[in-house]
Amino acid sequence: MSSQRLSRDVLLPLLMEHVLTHGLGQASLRPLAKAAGTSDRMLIYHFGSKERLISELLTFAASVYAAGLEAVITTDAHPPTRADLLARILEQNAGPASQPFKNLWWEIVGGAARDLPGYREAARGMMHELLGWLERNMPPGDPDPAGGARFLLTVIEGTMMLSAVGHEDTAHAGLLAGGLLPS
Amino acid sequence: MSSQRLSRDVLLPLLMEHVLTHGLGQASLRPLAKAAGTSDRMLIYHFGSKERLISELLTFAASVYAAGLEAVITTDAHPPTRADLLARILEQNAGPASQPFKNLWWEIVGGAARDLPGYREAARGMMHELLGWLERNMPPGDPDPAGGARFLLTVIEGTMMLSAVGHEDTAHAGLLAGGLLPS
DNA sequence: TTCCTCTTGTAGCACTTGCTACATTTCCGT
DNA sequence: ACGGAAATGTAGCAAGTGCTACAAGAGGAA
Repeated sequence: MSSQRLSRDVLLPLLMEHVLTHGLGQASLRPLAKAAGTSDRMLIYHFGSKERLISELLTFAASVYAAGLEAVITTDAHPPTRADLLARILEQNAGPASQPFKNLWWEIVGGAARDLPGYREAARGMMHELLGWLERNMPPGDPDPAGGARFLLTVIEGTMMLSAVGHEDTAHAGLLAGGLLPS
Repeated sequence: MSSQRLSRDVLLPLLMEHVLTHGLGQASLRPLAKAAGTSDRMLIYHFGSKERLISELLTFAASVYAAGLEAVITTDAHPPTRADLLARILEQNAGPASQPFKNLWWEIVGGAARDLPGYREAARGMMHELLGWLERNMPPGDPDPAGGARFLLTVIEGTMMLSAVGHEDTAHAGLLAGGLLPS
């Protein structure tokens, strides 16, 4: 049991790296195994089935995402206004470093929409985490941190989606028109 | 050429119906052919390759989407405020009728993010169409129809995404806190 | 040592994938 | 009716899919 858990903990990061670059939908056992330095035989042995592998991979991805947010919390100073906070988040998400994770994210959303096993839980978890982070990092003295965080989250995700399909300028213009970005 | 075009026009709706219910990622030639009443052999004959089939299917889906929006334009009366318009759109999108199309939409977004051939064009086109529809249907006398439409689009898509992962309540609370929904 | 469980390698099975070779039918212009 | 092109059926190929049967090494407990 303990060595099984150990093996999985070793495998999951390698598997996730492969999934981040090659996509979740196209991931099949043999390429995954190769990326993790094992065989398909071993993946089935450790995870039971591909479905459970994917499911565990998603919860692992969610935990990595949460950890990344926590890391940001401790290092950043709080932006003084909602607009500054929003601008900062969008700027960070637009960077190339977060591209692979965003690609994975859309596959997770798609899986959640179709209710594939494990997808909705992972997606819900990540959004819950991000919402919590937002709420904790709202500008000091914000009149409605809870509502404001939810509002920002909605706007952020809309911007992400529009950016994914090449409409970042549309989203930007919308946020400006809504008075949500610093001029 | 003309009979080829005819065949394609007959096939595409049947193919799209199959894709709407079964998903785009899992769509392989033989099930697609079965749904359209032909053989994989014929699909390759008419479309050249699976990649081109998917590409044509996406532009077809985009045109269907556009036509659907146009139909709504002529039948609806204009809501008096932005909040009413937003509420009406969200209500319509939350209905079960638009569920299959939304499922397909997330796959398109994922494909666009990964830059698969044809995906980004289709996604861009549909968003362009929706944006145009919004702009044309902004409340009469709105001070900034162009910017307002872009703002609404961003908020709408964010709400769609959060709803897809089971966070519709979060989005709703956010819109209320942002003063974007009628009380 | 012996035994037992955990872990791993080798082959392979039944099936699906996109696509093609080849032959045949269908249909339209002459 | 005839000839050529378009359209379709049959069969199959090479590769890849998830997964399993079987055997064998590894490592610790007795």
